[in-house]
Amino acid sequence: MTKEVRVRYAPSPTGDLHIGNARTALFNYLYARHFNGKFIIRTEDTDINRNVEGGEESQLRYLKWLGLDWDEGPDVGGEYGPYRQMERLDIYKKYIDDLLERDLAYECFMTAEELEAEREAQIAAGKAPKYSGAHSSLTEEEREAFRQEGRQPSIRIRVPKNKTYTFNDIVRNNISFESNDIGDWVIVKKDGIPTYNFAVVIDDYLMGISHILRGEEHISNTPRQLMIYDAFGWEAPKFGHMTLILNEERKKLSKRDQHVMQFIEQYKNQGYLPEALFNFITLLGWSPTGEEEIFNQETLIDIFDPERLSTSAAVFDQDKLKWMNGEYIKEIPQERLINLTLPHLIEAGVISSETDESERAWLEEVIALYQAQLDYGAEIVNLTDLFFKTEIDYDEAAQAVLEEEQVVEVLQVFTDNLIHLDEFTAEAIKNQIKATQKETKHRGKKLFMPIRVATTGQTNGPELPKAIELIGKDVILKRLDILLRELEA
RNA sequence: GGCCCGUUGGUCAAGCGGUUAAGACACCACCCUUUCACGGUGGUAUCACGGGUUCGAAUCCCGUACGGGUCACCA
Repeated sequence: MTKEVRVRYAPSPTGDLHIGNARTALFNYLYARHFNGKFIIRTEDTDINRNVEGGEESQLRYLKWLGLDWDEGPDVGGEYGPYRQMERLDIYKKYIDDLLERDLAYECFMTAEELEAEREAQIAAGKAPKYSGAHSSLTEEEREAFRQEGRQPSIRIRVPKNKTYTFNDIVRNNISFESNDIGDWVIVKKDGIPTYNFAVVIDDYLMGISHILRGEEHISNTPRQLMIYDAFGWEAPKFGHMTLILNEERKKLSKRDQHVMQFIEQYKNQGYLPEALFNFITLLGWSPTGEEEIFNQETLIDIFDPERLSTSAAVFDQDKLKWMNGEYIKEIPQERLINLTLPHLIEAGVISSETDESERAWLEEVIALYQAQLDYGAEIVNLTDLFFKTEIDYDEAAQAVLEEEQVVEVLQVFTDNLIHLDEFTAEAIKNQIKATQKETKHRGKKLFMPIRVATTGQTNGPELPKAIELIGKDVILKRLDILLRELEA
């Protein structure tokens, strides 16, 4: 029974691509590609109140940016279309009518208020809220009376009694639910649009979906969906429920959390690389066998093994993502580094969007100085701050260095050595540092730190002679002058 | 509250009856670099608790505690 592997990612166009959704998409993608199956995108837009303009387009754009591609979907079509649920309403209608005819589903005329009252009474009585079945056996006359009142029915499915629903989860093995714990639930809303739990089954079946990887929050939806498969005599696909991604408070990562960036777009805008994000997200709830952690997409597809999906929730560690992105940045060619960083300098207003050739060359050199330590593109703004102003501030560590006794002597000698320099190049500057060493007899930290701090304002930064060259003779001399005056005062 | 799922260092995690309980991030120290960064080496730190089963349990079973998910005419 080697059925074709067909998996899907089903975004609802209610907002931008979230980390959690991106992960779901990514694992389905890995699953499809690893097993040489098909990856399908289906838009689940049945909640017409929450859909947002451009939501689908945005979802797809960032999926693409992450490096995913799909075989079928709303934008590329396919033989199982349409791929938007709102375009499939007539398909669902057929199945709903069938259920109604077989009395497996029925119309419920209860209002939201009545339902709410029922629920509250149950909670007050210490019971779990569950639809009572009040309208489960209405006569045609009673139904007609409600219609006369102008009430719109929803349609509920009859949940079988005393039935245990068990499924073998890819991630967690056997999970089971008792049907008696579940009340007759709504498959078609008053507005005539099917609910998620119903439509998803029809679509997955019709689209030949073989495996469903989704978040753990869907575990309790599974028995409901199983009922639909049963009602039509269909074989259910294989489910796999992945762990949740948590915030620092160990709560499900919600879109409201302020302290963590939640959306793929935000990472893109901060100058993260898609392949780093792809790599990192893959390691969220899944782990490879060896000790290596940096993998390109091709390798991940190759080594992906659903057996290794983890069962416990993981806290989203932004620091580690930063580190991983830094690892990728170290490997990118100069041109890409520039493209990743330059826009941030422009946005910060430190450079203009039009630069002449020499300024451009200078910028590229400045940026290149930081490739080894840069974690993400936007970081370049703070890192290179000292290149874009004449006067600088000295941070706490810098102040401490300036209090050392040899500082004034070193800086004076160094200044004198620089003044007469015609060729202000890294090489020449290095020689003058050497000369300063000979003259003052200070070396190592005692020599370099005062110079570094005086010229850059920081105790750590890029390679010094080159940095001094790029800051430029005038600015350097000015900084030294101002500082020496202060120190002597 | 009912139902469901989970629990190895601060975080991600390997482990699937016998290990000195991998590795990574973060942190600290040292080395390299006449400074910095990169890199390298090392270090601190973990099996939630209680019972079983077993010669032997982080691994299997049962409780307890804790955490989370879900109980919508949202997906």
